[in-house]
Amino acid sequence: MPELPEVETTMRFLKGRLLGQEIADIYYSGHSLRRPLDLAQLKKILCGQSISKLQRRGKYIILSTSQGHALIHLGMSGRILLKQSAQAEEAHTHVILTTRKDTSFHYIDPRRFGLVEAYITRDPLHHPLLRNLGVEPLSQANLGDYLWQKAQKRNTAIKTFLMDAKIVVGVGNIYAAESLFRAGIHPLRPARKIALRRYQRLGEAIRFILKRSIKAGGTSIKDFVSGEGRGGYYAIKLDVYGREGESCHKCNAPIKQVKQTGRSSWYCPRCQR
DNA sequence: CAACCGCCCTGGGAGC
DNA sequence: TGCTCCCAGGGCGGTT
Repeated sequence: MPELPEVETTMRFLKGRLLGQEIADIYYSGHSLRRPLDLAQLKKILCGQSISKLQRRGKYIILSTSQGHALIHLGMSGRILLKQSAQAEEAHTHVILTTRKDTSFHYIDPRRFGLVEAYITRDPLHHPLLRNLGVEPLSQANLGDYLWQKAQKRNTAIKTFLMDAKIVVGVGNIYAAESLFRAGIHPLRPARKIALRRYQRLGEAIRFILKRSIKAGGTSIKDFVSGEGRGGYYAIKLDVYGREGESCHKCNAPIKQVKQTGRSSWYCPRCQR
């Protein structure tokens, strides 16, 4: 599933290709995504307008025109491909934005957990789904200090805490597991029972993991967006995620799997405390 | 407010 | 081979 590095990689690619382009027409499959899509509203905001800004907030991509904004989320299984054809060529193509040139933006999402939604606000970050989001891990200086401070009243497990988008965005199941391994912290440990120094190590681990994945995604960005390649976490070696029973890359102990609020977590019982 | 649960959805893999 | 069942998971809305 697309995590922050994949969304960042996609956004950078789109920026290079769509900024300043005028949207001519929009196709919509008619299937509800996370919520129903208001095609008339989307056309009103985008058609006949040129894309004046592209940005990312958490795992959301925001396209702006002089008329308003379009919020895009890739959900679990979403992809954005730029194609020459304005026809839906792949199964589960739900939205196509056609430009005046021979570039069409294809939004493809088999599981339809994603979102495409037009809205009008003065500041694009004021959308209700965006305005209560936590910090950007790559922009926040002293991420560890911030996390420690937010954790003081939280009894919940650190893994669950890290995945709370009201605290910090862009840390999904894979990167939460990988960051905790790198920081040597057990995923079940209560958030408030971790010392500041360990949070500082965790903050650096999160930033390292995300940056490395963006870099890996960037090296294969062309392939990733054309849908043939594998960017982000596909391109890097995972230490714990999905590795139950396999041996730890640091100490050779078998990796364990546990369920936390319905989600799987993987960790090394010897390296993580 | 904190914590958790159920739900949205389809593809892929396991088991029979 | 084909069927059924379960799992993957972000994020939201509702409940305790």
